[in-house]
Amino acid sequence: MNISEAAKLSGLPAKTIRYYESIDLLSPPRRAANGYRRYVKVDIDILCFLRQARQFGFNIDQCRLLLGLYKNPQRRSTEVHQLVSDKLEEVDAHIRELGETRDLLAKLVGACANDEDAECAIIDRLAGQQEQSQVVEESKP
Amino acid sequence: MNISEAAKLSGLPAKTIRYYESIDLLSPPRRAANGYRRYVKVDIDILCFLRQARQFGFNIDQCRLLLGLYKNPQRRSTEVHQLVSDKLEEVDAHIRELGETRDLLAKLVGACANDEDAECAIIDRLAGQQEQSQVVEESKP
DNA sequence: TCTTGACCTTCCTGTTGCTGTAAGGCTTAG
DNA sequence: CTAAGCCTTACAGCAACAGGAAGGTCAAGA
Repeated sequence: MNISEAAKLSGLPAKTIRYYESIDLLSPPRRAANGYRRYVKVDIDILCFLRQARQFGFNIDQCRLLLGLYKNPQRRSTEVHQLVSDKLEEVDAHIRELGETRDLLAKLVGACANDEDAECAIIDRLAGQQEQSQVVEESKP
Repeated sequence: MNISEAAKLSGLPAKTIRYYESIDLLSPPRRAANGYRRYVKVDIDILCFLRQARQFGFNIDQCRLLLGLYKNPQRRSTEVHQLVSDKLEEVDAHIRELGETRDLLAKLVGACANDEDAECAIIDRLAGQQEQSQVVEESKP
């Protein structure tokens, strides 16, 4: 099948498939006489695997590792487990961080009068808080 | 003061300050006779404002808007409120999405035997689930 | 047979928000 | 005089693609 069908079946855009090939995430497929890429079922499996891994938040290098394990019948499931639990922690950390940001934003929203007046607690809050302001005077050169 | 002091006081890297100037987020400061950028206290306030806004997750274009409001004494606090509550929703959506990903990852981690065996539920899960697999046979060209 | 439209190819650019590096000029202390 | 520590510009690169140009190919219909 041609790339557009591989794209349809895998759920990845054709552009992305070519991109993955260009960065050696995918091995180059055979080409038909006219130069078109030809994919077979096992290629589709790999493409699906990558789509899923990406959806789970793995970056390209992590996908490389996962794909290596996927293809390796000598793998140990503990290696896979390690990669995935690392990612889980990573995502958890990200969520906590975003949670803090959200709480701060909520405070800002709550503090703002939300009216026609120019006075605004949000602006004040963003404007304040210099790092450790010892104001430095400047002599003209 | 020179850029490195502005950087220290604002908490932004000098590189970033130059970058903000290059994309017209900051208006170009005066230059000393030797060509060096010279910053004064009001510039530092703006730099701090930007650092804070970025930390809150506003992107550059949103910072542009916020900075416009910051500088505009005719602003209405409701405009600021709108921007910030939009961002709050955005962050909330992002958190929800990550939460789903985390739950799925946790399921994977839980399902994996985590041992020396090659059999691995994670790999199986990532490999499965083709989009809507009607397997298409291919005739040789 | 010709043409039209849907494919396919490669190559280049742009995105976001910076960071790194190179090549060079200024300033100040020893 | 030199070495360091500033400063300047300009260009490259990161992630993970997406968009588009310019051109080749293929199948169907008039």
